[in-house]
Amino acid sequence: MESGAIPLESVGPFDLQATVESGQTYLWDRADGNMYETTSAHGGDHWYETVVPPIAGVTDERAVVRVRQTDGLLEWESTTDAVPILTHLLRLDDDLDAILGATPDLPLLNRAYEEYRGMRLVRDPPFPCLISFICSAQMRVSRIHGMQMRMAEQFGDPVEFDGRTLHAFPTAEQLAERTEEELRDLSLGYRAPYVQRTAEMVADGEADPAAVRGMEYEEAREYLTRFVGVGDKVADCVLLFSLDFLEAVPLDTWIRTAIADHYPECDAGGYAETSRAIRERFGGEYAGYAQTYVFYYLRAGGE
DNA sequence: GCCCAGGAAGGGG
DNA sequence: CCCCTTCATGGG
Repeated sequence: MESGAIPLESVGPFDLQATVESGQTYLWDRADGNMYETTSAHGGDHWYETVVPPIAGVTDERAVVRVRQTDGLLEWESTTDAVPILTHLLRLDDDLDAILGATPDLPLLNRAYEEYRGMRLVRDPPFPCLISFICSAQMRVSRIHGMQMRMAEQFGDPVEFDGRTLHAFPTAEQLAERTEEELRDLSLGYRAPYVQRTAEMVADGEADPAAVRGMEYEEAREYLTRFVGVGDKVADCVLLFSLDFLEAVPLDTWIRTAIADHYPECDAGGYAETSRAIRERFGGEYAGYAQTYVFYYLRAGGE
């Protein structure tokens, strides 16, 4: 086992708990088993862990990463050097101060950014992210997380680390081999056939979420809707939380409420038109950052 | 019991 | 193209 610590003065503002428990990613687990339950200010001091698939240019091998935030440090334990992996997954390479500087001066955005200062977007691996958000339809955050954990435990490879057995998220091939019935047994409900058929599409090489790299934003969103269970909203989540389209603004129930209450002129009827309007209102290039702060802020009870 | 949760598919107009 | 209904499941 390797271990180390990343000094946060080299990273800028960072809040691990807000980043991992804000409903962007469902692939991390809290070692104390209390995911989404107890919250504390700035960082949280809890250990989080995940099994990372090989990522080109980041890690050649599958890795286990465990991380916690203490004052001024991001402490980690891993099967390998976790610095490039954490930098990739938690977007430590984003210049958050510059992003805030490019964000329009709107009261709602100011309150949300103030409340969760340091929260980053995540950069999830594409296939697990795609499956996670197919599962997110009409479902609470904690239950989406439970579904991903059960799929990993039941269908993913076991990985030994520090005397315990963790589980990698299943590959497309592993999920495609499962039946709709087996997925329903994990309480996926009507999402079970969506997950199964999308996994088949990826496993068969019929389509690949990573194929959108280099596409123009709306073209990329349109591409992702070919997957079963993926409409405009889920496509935007995958673009934002996995594929580096920071301008993507997923129009979920919370952001639609925010539009109705704060920016009614942005409600242009259809998804594409409303998306363009709120994207422009939130500053364009980093509009997805603003959306994610607003989502977490409103869901936690802010106004 | 009722209502809701980071929606999407399938049908009809 | 837009509008409507249906689709599981668990927690409040």
